[in-house]
Amino acid sequence: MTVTIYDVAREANVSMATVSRVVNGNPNVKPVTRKKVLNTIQELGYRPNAVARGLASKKTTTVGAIIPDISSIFFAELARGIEDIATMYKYNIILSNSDQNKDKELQLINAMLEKQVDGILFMGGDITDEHVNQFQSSSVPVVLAATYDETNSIPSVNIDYEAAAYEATSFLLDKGNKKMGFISGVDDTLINKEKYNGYVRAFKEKSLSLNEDHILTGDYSYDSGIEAVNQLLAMDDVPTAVFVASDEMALGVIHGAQDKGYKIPDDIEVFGFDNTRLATMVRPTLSTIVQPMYDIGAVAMRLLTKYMNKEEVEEKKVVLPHRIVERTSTK
Amino acid sequence: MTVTIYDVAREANVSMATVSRVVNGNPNVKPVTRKKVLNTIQELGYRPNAVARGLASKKTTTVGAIIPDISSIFFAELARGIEDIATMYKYNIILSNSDQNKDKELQLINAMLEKQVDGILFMGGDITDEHVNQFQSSSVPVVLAATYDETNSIPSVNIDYEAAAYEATSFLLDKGNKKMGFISGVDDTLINKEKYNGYVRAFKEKSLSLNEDHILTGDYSYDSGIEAVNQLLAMDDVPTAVFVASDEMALGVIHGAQDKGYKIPDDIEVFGFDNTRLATMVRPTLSTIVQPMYDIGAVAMRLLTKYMNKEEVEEKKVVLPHRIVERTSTK
DNA sequence: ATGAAAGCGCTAACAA
DNA sequence: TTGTTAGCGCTTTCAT
Repeated sequence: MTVTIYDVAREANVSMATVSRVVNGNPNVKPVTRKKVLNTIQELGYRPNAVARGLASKKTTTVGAIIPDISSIFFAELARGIEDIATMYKYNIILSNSDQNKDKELQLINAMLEKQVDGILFMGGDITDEHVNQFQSSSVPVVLAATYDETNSIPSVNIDYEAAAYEATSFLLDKGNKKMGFISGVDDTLINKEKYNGYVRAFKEKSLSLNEDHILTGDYSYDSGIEAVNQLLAMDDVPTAVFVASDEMALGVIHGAQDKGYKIPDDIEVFGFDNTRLATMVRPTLSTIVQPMYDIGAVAMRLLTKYMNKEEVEEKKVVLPHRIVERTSTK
Repeated sequence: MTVTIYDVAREANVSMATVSRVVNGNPNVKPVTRKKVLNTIQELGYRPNAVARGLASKKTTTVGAIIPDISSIFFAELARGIEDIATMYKYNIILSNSDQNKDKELQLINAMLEKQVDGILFMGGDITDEHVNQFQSSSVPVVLAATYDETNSIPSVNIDYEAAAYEATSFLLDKGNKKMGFISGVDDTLINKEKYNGYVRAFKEKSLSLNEDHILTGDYSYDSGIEAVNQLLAMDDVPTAVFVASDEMALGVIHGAQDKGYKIPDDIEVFGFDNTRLATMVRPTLSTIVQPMYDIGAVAMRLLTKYMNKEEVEEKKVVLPHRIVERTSTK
């Protein structure tokens, strides 16, 4: 029923090896033969079976991507970068959501390995020894995107979160804000710790004292931003500036404050992180750290292709540049 | 090097058939044998090769998903619904972006067919004959999600766009708005035409005359919303209410109007479409049509599993309910 | 430039 | 309950 390479060979009076050659663009085929084969491929409507090819060649030209949540604006943008470069290099992506759940992550890695992916792109919280073990239980290359690996044993693409947080905090401090708040993300991830470190360093270097009470935790969501700012506003000494670990939470902070009658940035300056599309979809528009999500995904995928081709890789830990974009949520 | 089913069989002193049975949970295995096999699987670190299995069984337990743009909030949410149900039924998803480009779509369908996916989930603009042909060039089931198929030849999951637009328009009209605007999406897609039809019908049923000049077109983006509202505001008779074909554009409309000093909803009422998370991430919050994106994805995937299992399907064209949610962008 | 043939690792009859 | 065997559709030496 389905037409195979063998059918084509028979119809074209050549061997299946020859058909395979023309399908794969092998130059060792006489032009006339090639044409003949191409014709009967057309006639029969032959479509190569990638599964059979994968079994024979031990290459599937598909890579696995493990992502916390594709419906998050941040990761969706990252995924787009991955996908575009993957397409460029003729790879397909098997995409799965992990919700940053470690067991799920481990299980997904295994499932992708079973499917014989040629490589894995991993986005998540932290990389534990178990992750590393799981990765090494097969020899396919792995690249981390926007994900921290404390041991530095796995190639990765990130920005310098500590420096970014430091700069954002300094920016706010330099404007004369004495009382500052920080809405951090879920606090047990390394990336979040880096942001915290940067925040602290800015105070330290300016010999300013930092109020730990003004450091709150959210889950990166809009609602948690509203919640956090409400807590801040209920305090005796309301901060005049807030650095927020994600844009979406920052929107929550802005609206939460506005809903209580505070003026942004006059009463409170708000600074975000990521520069997702949300940053300009709010009034006042959000000053934030530009983290090139799309590029992180794209570079990570590109890096992975190099590993998959066994090319020489100059730097295994890529740190992409970040910068501050000043908009109207800060003075 | 890689351990195969054969290695396990040898080590466990059974045939590969038995190992296969154990791996696939076939009950016809003596518990003792099963245990023995399971043990040596553990010892050897055997991992089943899904590609080989796919070749032998002609099932890959992966489905292809063709989506216009994963970085769009709307589609990302849809994709999450698809993914969750796919996981539930042990399927993996090969995800690709089409940018609604027909050639790309056709090519992606082909690529997925080559990879022997067990089914295809398609999201896009319209379904042309070429699409249908391409789909039928293989016998794998296809389900459309949030995508219009004029011929109704392919199973699909949608809401009633015409009715939704009709209700939104009526809602605004019933409030006494005489001059209304409509910011539509790219106008050559069927879904968009449905929305237009609903808009028109609302006027007709109320015997109100509709001003075609107040119907503008955007590309669903925030910026195009700003642009469109600026055009509206430049007119002699500025409308007092605007129905916008997507939430993101609606945010643009709100901010564009606010930036020019208009009060929402006092001067202009704004009504969106989709009820993406954006709808509550703006001030005033957006009244909109609730389109259950996640559910559309989930239901579409569920439907696809039925077709893949050759189960009986009661309704091939699923129309999910929609509703209006009134927030503060309308009076 | 072309063909023959041996797998790739597994499933699924069919036997036993 | 277990084993034998013939493919699944292709790639890839190795000959010719």
